[in-house]
Amino acid sequence: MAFWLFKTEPGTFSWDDQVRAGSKGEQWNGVRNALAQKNMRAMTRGDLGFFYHSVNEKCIVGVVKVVSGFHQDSTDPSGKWHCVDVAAVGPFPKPVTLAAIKSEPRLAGMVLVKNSRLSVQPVTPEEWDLICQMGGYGA
DNA sequence: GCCAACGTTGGC
DNA sequence: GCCAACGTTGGC
Repeated sequence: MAFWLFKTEPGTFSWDDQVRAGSKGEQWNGVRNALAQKNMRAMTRGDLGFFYHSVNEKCIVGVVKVVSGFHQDSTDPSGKWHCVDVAAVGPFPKPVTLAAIKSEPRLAGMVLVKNSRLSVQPVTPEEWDLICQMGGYGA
């Protein structure tokens, strides 16, 4: 079991869209970055991820689950790019903002802080637990 | 194969 | 809206 973080612009694909996709999920397509592709390739069904809204909101709003293996991105005519399917699991009672993450010393090493431009990122179990606590999620 | 130029992304 | 950081592209 591994943990990830998926970044999206709410104007393009928001948490509400993800919820609307239901338990079957939706392709996390449109990723055109080699490192993000590599991260998705490393995912397996059942992995969990944070759902992060960039731009105006800049906060983690919920948890998603990987519901497929790494497969062809149907929106890519060249067939070069792949993606996984993700489904909404549940919202954060209290969204965790980027500012909150940056002010937490234990999260200073997070990829989100160090490389904010990467759209699909790995999250360590320690980071996962801490952010879930901060968001009032689970437990 | 290397390096510079350019475009895009995202935080502020 | 601006600026900095990063990735990608193209010329050499």
